[in-house]
Amino acid sequence: MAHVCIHWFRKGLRLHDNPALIAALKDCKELYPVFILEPYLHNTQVGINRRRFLIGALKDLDCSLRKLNSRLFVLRGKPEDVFPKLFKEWNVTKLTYEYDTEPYSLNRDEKVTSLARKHAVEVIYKISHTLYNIERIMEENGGKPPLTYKRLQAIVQKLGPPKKPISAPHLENMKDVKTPCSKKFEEKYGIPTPEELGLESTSLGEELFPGGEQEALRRLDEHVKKTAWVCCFEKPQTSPNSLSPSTTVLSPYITFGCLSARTFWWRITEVYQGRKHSNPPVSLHGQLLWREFFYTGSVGINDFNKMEGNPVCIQVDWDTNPEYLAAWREARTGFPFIDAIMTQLRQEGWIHHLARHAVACFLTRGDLWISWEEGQKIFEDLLLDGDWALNAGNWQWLSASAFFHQFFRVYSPIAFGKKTDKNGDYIKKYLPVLKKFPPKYIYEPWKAPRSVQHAAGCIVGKDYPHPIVQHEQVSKKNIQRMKEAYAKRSSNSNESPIKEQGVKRKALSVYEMPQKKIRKE
DNA sequence: CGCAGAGTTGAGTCG
DNA sequence: TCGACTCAACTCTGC
Repeated sequence: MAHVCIHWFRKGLRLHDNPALIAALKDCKELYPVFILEPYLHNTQVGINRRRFLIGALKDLDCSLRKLNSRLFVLRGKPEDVFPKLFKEWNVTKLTYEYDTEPYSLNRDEKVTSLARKHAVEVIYKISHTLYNIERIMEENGGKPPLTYKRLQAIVQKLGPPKKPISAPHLENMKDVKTPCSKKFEEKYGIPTPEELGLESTSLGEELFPGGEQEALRRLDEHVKKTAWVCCFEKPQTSPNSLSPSTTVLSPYITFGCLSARTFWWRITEVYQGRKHSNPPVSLHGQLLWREFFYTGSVGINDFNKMEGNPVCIQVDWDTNPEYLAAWREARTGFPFIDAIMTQLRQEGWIHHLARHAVACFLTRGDLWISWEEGQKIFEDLLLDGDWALNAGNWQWLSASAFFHQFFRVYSPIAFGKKTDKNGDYIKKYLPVLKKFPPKYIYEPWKAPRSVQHAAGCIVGKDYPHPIVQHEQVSKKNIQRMKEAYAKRSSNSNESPIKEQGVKRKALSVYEMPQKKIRKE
């Protein structure tokens, strides 16, 4: 029996390594490639750079589908409202999509699946967003997510390398498949315009990282060609403040699924073949395993994007301080390194991983003592590669709330950037108001004598803000506050309900708490 | 159970 | 310029 099939693109905006799309083409007479602009995911709350990236990715996808005599149908609305109409109108018999582990997506997909069942539509989903089936990683670890990278490494060692990516469909795959569409469809299901996504009136910077699978594969090729660079890659050795990115900037493409993580993995493997190379956690493979690490945490740990209710997260008495938060968000903390990073983030939608460390530490445990959840929201808005699991996981890491516990290691908003950019060229690029400051004062302009400030044409307190905190003092105080938060956790876990239930354990270790949650479900 | 060692990416000082 | 050491001190793992 030939099917009428919808392949639903959500993430996974690509044709290569798309097993759900291939499944759609099996015994298929009519294929409808669909993307739904969801009010929750694609409204104006999401940053302008992300929306522009999405348009690029959809255009590219449509273009590739047209080469296969198909096209992309973009619909508007809630999936649970949209699908029943489509099922009826198109006489759909099969729905395929890529599995997505985010709580919002799981909930949505469950609703859509039950609607499909009511319409006698067969549903097929495939895992291709992550290297592995995340559930398998947890199974291999006794049903709980690994809390250390080492453990994850041991697990994936047992699982073997990730699956090899599969090819994009060719014209031969499409020879019995039609995508019915009339002129009317063109108007109804077109790619969103910048105006539709509210970008027309906004001042957008240069598009440094255009969305789309073709651009992703081009970018991948470009980096994979540099054999020595790939083999020597060590993340901590790359610079957070180089004038052009010191890493691949493939992350936005992986987030949107323009690039398959498994394709990236195996292309790196090809380069490594027979050569000496770096290893996880610092290598390029290692970076993809970090992604897997946080994905596993996000699946196995309840309330992963929150402090309260999150069993692995240290409970901290963060301050509510809208002024500080706004200063951080709007790049006016008075610390040029921090403000330059936040400017790059807002303008370009991407900052280096270590730059994220610097600003995240500054917002939370280092200086401003503001909850990592606030930072998480702002990153989600501004980062092209804002990924639910990675954003939550990394914010917990940086704020020493989970996974990382050496809270006494604090980044200096002055010293850290100097290591890789003594002259402050990065600061000058993103904060032109400071461009005439001599290197001696570029990281701490408030220390420059009045004459130097005059010569630079920038008076601190007038043209550029005074630092909002005194880092030396406030960071010391904050280390003590972290110490108290950690001490409180140890005593709290001694009072855990497990003990009351008569289990002979003095404490429920953090490691065991997620397991308990999972079993309850 | 207790303890040693490790932990992608700290800063500052000294030689 | 770079490595070793100190600062003060966390959790998780593995033995």
